[in-house]
Amino acid sequence: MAGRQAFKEEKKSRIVEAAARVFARRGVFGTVMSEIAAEAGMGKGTLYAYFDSKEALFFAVFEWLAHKAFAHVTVSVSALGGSASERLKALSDSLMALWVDQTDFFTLVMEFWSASASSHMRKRFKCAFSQAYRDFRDIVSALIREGIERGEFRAGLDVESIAAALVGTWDALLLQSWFDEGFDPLITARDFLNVVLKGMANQGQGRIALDSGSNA
Amino acid sequence: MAGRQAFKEEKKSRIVEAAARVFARRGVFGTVMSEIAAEAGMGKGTLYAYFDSKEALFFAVFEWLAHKAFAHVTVSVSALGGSASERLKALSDSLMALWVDQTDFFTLVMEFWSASASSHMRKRFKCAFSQAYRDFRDIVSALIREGIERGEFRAGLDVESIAAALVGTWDALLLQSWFDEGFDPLITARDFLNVVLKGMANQGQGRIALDSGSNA
Amino acid sequence: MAGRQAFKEEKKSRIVEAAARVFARRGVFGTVMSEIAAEAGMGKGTLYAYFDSKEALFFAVFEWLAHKAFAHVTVSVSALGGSASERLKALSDSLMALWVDQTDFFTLVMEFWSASASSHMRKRFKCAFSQAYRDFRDIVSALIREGIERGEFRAGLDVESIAAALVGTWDALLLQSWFDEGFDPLITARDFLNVVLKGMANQGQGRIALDSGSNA
Amino acid sequence: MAGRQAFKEEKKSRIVEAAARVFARRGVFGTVMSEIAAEAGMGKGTLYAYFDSKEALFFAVFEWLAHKAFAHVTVSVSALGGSASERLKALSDSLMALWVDQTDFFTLVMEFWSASASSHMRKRFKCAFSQAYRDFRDIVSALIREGIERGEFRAGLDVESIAAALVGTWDALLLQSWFDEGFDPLITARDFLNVVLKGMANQGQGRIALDSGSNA
DNA sequence: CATGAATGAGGCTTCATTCAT
DNA sequence: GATGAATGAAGCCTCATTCAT
Repeated sequence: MAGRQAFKEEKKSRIVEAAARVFARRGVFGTVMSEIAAEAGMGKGTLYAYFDSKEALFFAVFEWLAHKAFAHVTVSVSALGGSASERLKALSDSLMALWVDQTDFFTLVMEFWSASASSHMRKRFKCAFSQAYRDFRDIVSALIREGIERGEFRAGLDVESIAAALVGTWDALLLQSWFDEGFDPLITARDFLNVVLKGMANQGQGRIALDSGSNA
Repeated sequence: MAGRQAFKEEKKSRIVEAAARVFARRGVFGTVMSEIAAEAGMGKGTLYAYFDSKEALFFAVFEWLAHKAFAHVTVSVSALGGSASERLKALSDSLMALWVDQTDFFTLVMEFWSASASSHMRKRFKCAFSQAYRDFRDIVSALIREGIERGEFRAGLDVESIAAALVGTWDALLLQSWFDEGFDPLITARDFLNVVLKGMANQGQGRIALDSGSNA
Repeated sequence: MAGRQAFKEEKKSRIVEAAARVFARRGVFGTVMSEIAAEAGMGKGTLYAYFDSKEALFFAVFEWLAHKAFAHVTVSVSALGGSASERLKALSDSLMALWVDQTDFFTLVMEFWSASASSHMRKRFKCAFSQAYRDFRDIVSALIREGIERGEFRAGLDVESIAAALVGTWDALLLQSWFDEGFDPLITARDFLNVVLKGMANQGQGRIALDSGSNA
Repeated sequence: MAGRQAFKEEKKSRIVEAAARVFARRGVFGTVMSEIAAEAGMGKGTLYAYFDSKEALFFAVFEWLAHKAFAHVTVSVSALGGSASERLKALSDSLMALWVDQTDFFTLVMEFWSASASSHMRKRFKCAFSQAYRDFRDIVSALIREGIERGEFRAGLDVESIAAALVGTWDALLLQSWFDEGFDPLITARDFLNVVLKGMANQGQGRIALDSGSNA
């Protein structure tokens, strides 16, 4: 019984992952259900035993990817110790690395954005995205606040704004690297983060931390 | 003859602008040609006298919007004098203001992203986007370099990276504000830009410039 | 303009009549839209320019046939003079003749009955049928009442019941003749109507009329 | 072995009755096999151990209902004594009562009619219906002939026609009551039958019989 | 025997595109 | 040139039927 349930879940995952690949390479509207079925190694009809419609499957792919990405982020953040700055750098590197390996899947994100703009599921997507961004910003905010408490960063920073902008920057660098083969988002993100960290640094003590003991 | 030509161009514009409105509210795949025709106040068949296909029309909308946005940016930048910092701030404000007024059209941008990922015209879109981002980054790079030359910003900055990241930040803040009604991209952009400017500032003199004469 | 409108109506009729033939030979669910299109000599898509769906087209066929049948009845009744008995006989003959010529179309009636029982359009069909039967019964009731007033039929008859039963009998004889090739509904209806007329006859005077002066 | 056989028959009946309920509420084409299975309290696959196909099951339902109805009629007729007129009246009442109680099942009859017109099994249905009507007409014919022999009814009646018409009337009144909630088929049938009986009555003696001794 | 997961043929419907007027 | 009626390819989805367990 429990095995049966687990079996179904396993099959559902197989479908979602197959669908993710197809949606990524063809786009939502370019994808036909039969290709997903073929990719998943099953008959067209079987898909409908697990998902009500193409849209529902697409949304499931979204949730799956959002979950995966979020798990990646939380793991990255919690795994590393060190100063807030270092943890931000680590987060940045980890995020960029995640996606640079899977540029194919980044196209899915673009599909999701587009779906949030015009699909019938606009509301569901907007809502889910809104939540996802909020969660992500919260993680970054927490890191920044930690840095302020530790005295790494200046007090009086507009924490929320900075968090939102950083989160956005990561998105946007991946986007640019999607358009431009020669663009290296990982390095770009590092360079930029250094500037931002300097901008946030506590003048007196912060510079010491950042410049790693350069003055006396 | 010349009048005839102008007449055709004028009609083409009418079609493109009508199409932009419809694509924005329905998405590319949700849009049907007849609705564009109705919006443009003409018959469905007429569209095909001006554009070869739906995709061609969609691409024309893209070019039209890219052109409009680029024009806006160049005007903003050239119009304003002042320090590099101030011109960056002005550019930021002007960009945010442009899109905040036209959230509807921001959905078009998402459609374009999605098209660049999966449409049959992927190559054309990627190429055009790549160029558009490059152009935009160049403008920002130029401003930053100007700031370095003037001594406002530190020498040794990774100019290209910062430019790319800033351009991305603006995109990404608009994106977040699309998902989240309560999110104010204009203020967020300002707050964040201040941090970045501080991060770029020339240690000795830059602080003075930034803090605008608040010395103690 | 008016010509355009008339042209569309004419085309709609062509579709309805083609659909009637196909529905009659295949049944609603056995019918595929492409066969209707072929029968009407047009493309499948064209049907949808005139009717929203298969169901809508089916209902249009129903209305068309109901209208045709009702027109036939009213014409039959009004055309003939004579005693009420004679007019009832004429109506009976005329009805049977109408359908005997078009047994194929009688299968449509069975489809309609079935649709009224189980289709998604159950309500519409029941309502329309209910009205059609009421109208038809009213015509027959009026004839019977006329016969009573003229003294042909007894007073005190249950006019409504008789009308309903007669209407039903005609239906049912056609039904039986559908099942049974050797069954002659026209003769059967005549024979039976004679019995009913005798049953309704005014005892004193009616017998004279019916028996055409046989006793003194 | 015999027990095994009986067990199978019992299960078959369960399926047929479940199917009858589902066909009645959804129509043949609106019915899905899984709902029948659920209604019968068994798995979908099991149905196919007892019936070759959906159509075969539908036909089995038809036979079951035809058998049930015919049994009802024969019981009604044989159970009652009395004059032919009285037995006809009793038959009429009994039939109407049977169906009025089960309007749901009357929808099945409509499905059968429709199937006889257009199903792949058209021939089987027509044949079976033809036989069923013939059997039923024979019963009524026999009653009428009995009445003629007893002197209740006139000699020279078109017995077959009257039987066919009466059988049809009962069908048709149920049909009308299906369409029209306010319609009472039982009373209508009684009223009408009285007229028909009067029409069949032997002139001299018949009236006495019908008016049951009300002489003046 | 019983089951229900899997299948894929097939239908309704949409809509980009064409072309006669 | 402008129109919009006509077309038919193509896709989503359903469901009767099968078959491994």
